[in-house]
Amino acid sequence: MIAKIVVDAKTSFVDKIFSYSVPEEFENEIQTGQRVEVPFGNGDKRRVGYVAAISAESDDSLKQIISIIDQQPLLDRQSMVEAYWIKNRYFCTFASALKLFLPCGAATEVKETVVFCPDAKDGKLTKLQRDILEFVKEKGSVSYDRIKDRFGKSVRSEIKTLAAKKMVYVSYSSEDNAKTKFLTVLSLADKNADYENILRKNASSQRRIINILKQCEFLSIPDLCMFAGCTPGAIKSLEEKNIIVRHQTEVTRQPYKSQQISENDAFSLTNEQKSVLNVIESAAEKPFKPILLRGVTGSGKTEVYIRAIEKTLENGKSAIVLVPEISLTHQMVSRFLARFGNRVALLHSKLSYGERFDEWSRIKKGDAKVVIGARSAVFAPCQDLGIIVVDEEHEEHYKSESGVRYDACEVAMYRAKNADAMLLLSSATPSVESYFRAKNGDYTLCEMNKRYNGVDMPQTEIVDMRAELKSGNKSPFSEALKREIRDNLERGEQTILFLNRRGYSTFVSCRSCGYVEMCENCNISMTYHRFDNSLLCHYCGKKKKMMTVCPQCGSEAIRGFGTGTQKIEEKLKEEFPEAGVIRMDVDTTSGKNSHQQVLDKFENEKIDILLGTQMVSKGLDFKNVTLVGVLAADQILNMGDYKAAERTFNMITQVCGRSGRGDKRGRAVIQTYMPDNLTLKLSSKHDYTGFYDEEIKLRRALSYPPYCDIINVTLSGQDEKEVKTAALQMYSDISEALAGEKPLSIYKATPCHIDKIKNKYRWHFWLKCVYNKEIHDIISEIAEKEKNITVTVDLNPVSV
DNA sequence: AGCACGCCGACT
DNA sequence: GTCGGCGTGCTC
Repeated sequence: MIAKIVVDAKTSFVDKIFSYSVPEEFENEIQTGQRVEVPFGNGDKRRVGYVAAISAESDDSLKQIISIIDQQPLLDRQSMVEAYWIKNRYFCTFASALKLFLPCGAATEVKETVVFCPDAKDGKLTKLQRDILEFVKEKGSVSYDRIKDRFGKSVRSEIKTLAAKKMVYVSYSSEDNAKTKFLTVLSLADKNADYENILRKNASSQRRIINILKQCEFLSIPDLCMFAGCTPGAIKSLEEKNIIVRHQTEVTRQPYKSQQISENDAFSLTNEQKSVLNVIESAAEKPFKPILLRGVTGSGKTEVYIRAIEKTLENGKSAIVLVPEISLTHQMVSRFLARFGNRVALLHSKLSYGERFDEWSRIKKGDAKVVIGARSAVFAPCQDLGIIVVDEEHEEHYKSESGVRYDACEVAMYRAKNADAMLLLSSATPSVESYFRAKNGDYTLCEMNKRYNGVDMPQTEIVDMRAELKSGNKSPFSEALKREIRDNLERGEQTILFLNRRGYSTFVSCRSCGYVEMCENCNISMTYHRFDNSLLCHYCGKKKKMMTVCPQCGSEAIRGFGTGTQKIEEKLKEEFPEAGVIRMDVDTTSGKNSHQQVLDKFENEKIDILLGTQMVSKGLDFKNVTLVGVLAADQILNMGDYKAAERTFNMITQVCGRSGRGDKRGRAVIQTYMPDNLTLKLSSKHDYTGFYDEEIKLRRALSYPPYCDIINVTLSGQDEKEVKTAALQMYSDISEALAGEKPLSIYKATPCHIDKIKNKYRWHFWLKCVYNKEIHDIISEIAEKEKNITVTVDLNPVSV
């Protein structure tokens, strides 16, 4: 018996299917989709492989499978087919595509441990072998990787010799990650105690830790280090002083269980909702065709999903609901839980391995039939898939920007088609690509233009900040916005202010010579952190003290530039000392539920103003919010890639959609330095189709998606010259190989915008073409030739 | 990528 | 005569 095996080796050089002979004792057990242990390469290193096919022939010259890891296959036939499609679309290896379908924590490599044998006889050994033996003896047992690190090179043959002489033996394990049910978190021993006098004057890290814990209550060690900008050492010394204590919290399986809301089942549907549901129902009978639902914010899309899924469940099928980011979608998740209870499985990044594995098994077994999750939930092991819903379809979060660079919408499409399930793409502002396809008849288009409560979209005003500056208003708030905020304060209505940045200020520059402090490793501007007057690189974590004079010209006029939420919060308090302000950004919402806590506080305590970054723009539904302010619309507008206009339009629409969700009509104020910008004007009128018509013209004229695909090729490596040469070479090789393609534009290789990350130099080039398998093969073949250099290819990246 | 093999100079 | 440095080529 022969098994065809996909071997999990990290490189594309070995991304082939290999044949292994199946030992007799496994012949009854072996199935496709199982993980197995196989010897691979010259050194017979043990690796995890995936059984792709089995045949009856035999061939004694083949190596044999060592063991079978799973009794029950983790991968089914469909997943394997889908993984193969992913491999061919997103420039990754078959094994890494397969791994997307495995439960988190499933072992994908074989751990090798070298164990010392005490009663071995002496034998003739080289010096290196004696050193290794001594090292192993000292530890008792050591992992192979540890020995390799210690001796700095491959020691496989040495270990083999030692093993042959019975001085050590090697044990292998492919156990899955332990299902950790516990997470270590830290908290203050006494929240109200005054620590000022206990701590030394110079213990600034410790002070920061205490301040953060006073706000957040519980944090894990890595989180705490990140927020306090300190090392675990500072935490340890606080622990020794018994100021902070460790807890083992059991991580709950259903993180949102306690927050069920009562849901009235007899919700009456609007006519629009009914007609959309009719379309969905009739689509189930017809051949596969995705449905694009464009529904203005507040038109009741969630209810449509719920009804459609109820139908799906009635037919014995399962459903996947993709949301951009689960922590931002709490209100929707609650409604699903209220309606479907424990038939819901939630997959999100804050679950531990164990929890995620539990959820994965519930789905696989069919106990959970409704899966809600972010991007990676598209790989959920649903049996008998009936529908995939992609909420906020235009969201860039659906595109993975690391690892396998897949687009969850595209995967959802392929999966749904494969399973003959329905695909419902939904958004208030569909991506230009999707709307184009809907207009072309590739998708069925449904629209919901009325808000559920019958209240109009907010009245929107664009304010020219240049004029404000001219008339002497230097504050970040225009007179118009101040007036509206004041009105709201008087009426006891709430306000959301939106700012597209976080932190105190983004970068440090010299007002006199323009010098900007950059990270030496990563070549991006360093971020100023106020609490310890330091500079931090957000890419590599490098930290240094804030300087007092400009290193270039010696001027003292060097300081933080840009306006972050913290700074705005201060100004806001100056301007409206009587108003309650709550801030929500990455810095204040780290814990599992802290995000929700901020929002609960805002809602329940009727805090006057919520100030925040992107995360305030999505999914929030507060009846008492009647004013939304966009402080600086330009920041997104000026991002400088072909999606900037679309992004701006979406963002403004979304933020404005937070206003007036109760029975009162909302208002929105958009501040900008470019008041004549067409995108801003159209977004203030909530004119999606107007925007689409303009945008699609540009896309066509400039050959951008949906008319073309964009492929970005990035090369990185230690040696700057080598990377440069390789990039230019690859650029010309690919230009030559694709010369016949039409349409084709290819742009010469340049250093990346961030040209150095973690001391690796980066170059890139990109091309526009209509992507197909042939182009994939040409590019990956050329990319495979590179040595010493990492090549990543990204199809339709989020930012160019 | 890892690893082994093989060729060459250095050292006991 | 062996040890170990790095270039080359293969992985069922």
